[in-house]
Amino acid sequence: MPELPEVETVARGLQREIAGQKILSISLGKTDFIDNPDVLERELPGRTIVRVERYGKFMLLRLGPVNASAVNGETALLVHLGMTGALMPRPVSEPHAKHTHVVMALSDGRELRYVDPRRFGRMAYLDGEVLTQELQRFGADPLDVGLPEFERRIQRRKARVKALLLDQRVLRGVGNIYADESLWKARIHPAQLGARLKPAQVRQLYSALQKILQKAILLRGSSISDFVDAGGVPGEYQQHHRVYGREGKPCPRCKTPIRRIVVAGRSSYFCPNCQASPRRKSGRRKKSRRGRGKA
DNA sequence: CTCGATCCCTGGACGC
DNA sequence: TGCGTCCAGGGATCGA
Repeated sequence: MPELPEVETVARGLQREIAGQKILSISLGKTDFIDNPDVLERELPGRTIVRVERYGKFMLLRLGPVNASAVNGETALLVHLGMTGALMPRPVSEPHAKHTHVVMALSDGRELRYVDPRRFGRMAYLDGEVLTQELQRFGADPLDVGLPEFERRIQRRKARVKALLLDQRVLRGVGNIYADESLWKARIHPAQLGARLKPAQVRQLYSALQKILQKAILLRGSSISDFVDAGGVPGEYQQHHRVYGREGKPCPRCKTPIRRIVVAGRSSYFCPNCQASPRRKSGRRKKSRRGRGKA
């Protein structure tokens, strides 16, 4: 499940591997994850991939102009890997993997292939004002954002802090794994409301999030199911997960069994001891659960 | 503004 | 071995 560190890893690999390559041709399989497949077929052949960047969980393949005298603005191919997407250059001689939906022939003789079994990804060719507007939909990059802005985006919000971390309009790039790991490190319960966080907690969350993301990038991301980078190499950060996917296992800090609950519609792993449960409104405490067993 | 529900989609886990 | 069933999960969308 590619989040910021995994996408960063893939983007760096692609920058190294395919920057400067020209797209000679494109062929599409299933296209229901592509904004405008006909535009891709029309616009991409002949264009050069100038560089590859990460933007939140997107990769931006920045494209050169149609021709030397063209004055069209910035143009880019946006690629979101969704849950199971992979974008990597392969030799033509290698058979296409199952669920290969986009194949671009490159000028160095290889093919840039997009493979995505579940097709939760997204691909779009965007330019000019449309590109600008699309990018503006997203919040701050968690690695670049300063503490004051981070505080402003979290502190007086009524939503649960987990939902805020996952909301790409608040911060771009954080997903379920790194949200849970950061909340554990900062000792904050995922269901706590942003507005109820103490200033010190917001600072701890800010620091925890950046440290965890940076370390995860160094380790080339987390390989949970089958994530591999642009060269086919898995990441190693999954070996450093403290809570994610560890229901029932002891908290690395206090040995209390890790619990899993659903917050903001997502699995959330946390330590019920280290990450204090948000205080409920008075009048309805847990004692009213009498008789209602565990199933 | 925030929430939950629903859908998208396939492979993997599980039960028999 | 081969079914059927359940479920994960980022994001869009809709209704409350």
